[in-house]
Amino acid sequence: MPRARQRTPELRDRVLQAAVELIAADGVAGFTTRRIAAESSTSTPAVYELFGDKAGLVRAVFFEGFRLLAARLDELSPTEDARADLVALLQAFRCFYRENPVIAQVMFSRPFPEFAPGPADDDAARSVREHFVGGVGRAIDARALAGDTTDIAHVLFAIAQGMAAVEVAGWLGSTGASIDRRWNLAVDGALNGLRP
Amino acid sequence: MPRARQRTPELRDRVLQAAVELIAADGVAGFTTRRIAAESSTSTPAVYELFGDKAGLVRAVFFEGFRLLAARLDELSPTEDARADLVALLQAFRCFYRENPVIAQVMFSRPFPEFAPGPADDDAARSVREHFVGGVGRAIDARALAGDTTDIAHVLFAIAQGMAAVEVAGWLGSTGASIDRRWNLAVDGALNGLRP
DNA sequence: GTTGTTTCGTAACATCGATCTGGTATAGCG
DNA sequence: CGCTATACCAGATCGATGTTACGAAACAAC
Repeated sequence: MPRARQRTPELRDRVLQAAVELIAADGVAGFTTRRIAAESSTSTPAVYELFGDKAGLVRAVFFEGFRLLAARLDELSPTEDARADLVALLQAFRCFYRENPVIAQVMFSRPFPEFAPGPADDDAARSVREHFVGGVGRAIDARALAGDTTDIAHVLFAIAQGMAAVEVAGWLGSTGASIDRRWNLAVDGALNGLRP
Repeated sequence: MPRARQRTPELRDRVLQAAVELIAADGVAGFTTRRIAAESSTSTPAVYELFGDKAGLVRAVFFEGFRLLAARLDELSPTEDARADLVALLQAFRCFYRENPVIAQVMFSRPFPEFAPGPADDDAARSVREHFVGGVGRAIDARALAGDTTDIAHVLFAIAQGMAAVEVAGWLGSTGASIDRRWNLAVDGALNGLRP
């Protein structure tokens, strides 16, 4: 009886893709529901029906960011050198942060006052967390690290996030060489300090 | 000839204090020029004349935050134990972040799309940077650390910022004991890993 | 008291998030 | 084939916010 639906999950995907591209290109400032609706060739009410409110749209970008990061980390495969695997994991994290600075900001900072991830959104980071816990666990098994797996994973993640945030903010140094040197220093220092 | 000025530096201070208190109490969401003007018993044009635009107001909070943090770090006085002094520095940084989470967010994240600190604002953090460089320099002199002073200072600051941000976000653990344990692990691990 | 200059606050404008409503397209039925 | 009923969508709309223009007000000089 009625006409065919347009506000389908397919439209949701298209809007989400447009939102991701728009925020990656124009930053947080130009991220308005109107522009996203126009970019998706739909209307604002459609965006609101699909995502609830703007916070829901930001939350969707937040989840999509973790999906992208997890896909990136999934490309890594463990080798015999558990410590080198951890270094590669942190490098991949850094690369993601540099290539998607605005999305990383949505994931780890809170650039929109209307959306702050709560405990209900913790599952978004599960895959990323598992990568860290898995890598640390293998390093402990290989006697490259010593201590509680979860504790060390939390610390390494926090260090990576802090280094990446400071780098993207432009506070880690002015030349690429100094920035790389400080990244290596942080990674080597942390891994050495957590050795048995 | 004209009537007495009201939009003086004193009013600027009062507005800034109201802005700091308002953002600390109500968070980023309720931070509007109208509310701040009302809270300061003045008008919105006064706020705009004193601060230019909302970004200028946020920038003023940004600078005030670094002033508060520097005052906090100034209370620390070096002892003979350079390594313990560094631990105390990181502890003080963490305390400031926990006691002023929203202001710290303004300083280190970018919760307002309209204001992102640029190279011209780097001086705001100068005093804080000097505390880190000074503490690291003394630790190197005392043979508690080895390496380039500036590099290590940058790394320790990034680690502290990352740990504090993750803690305030609620991602460092659910119990106070686990959070403290991971902070100690990060600090001890980093300092041990950067030893001679 | 009048004039002139400077200052101040009200009120308006543009934009954004969010919603209401009139118009529309489609399927079923006479 | 035409009509109707119904679910749906896009433009108009509302409150709020950042920002600014403009008229009112205050004070000194004459």
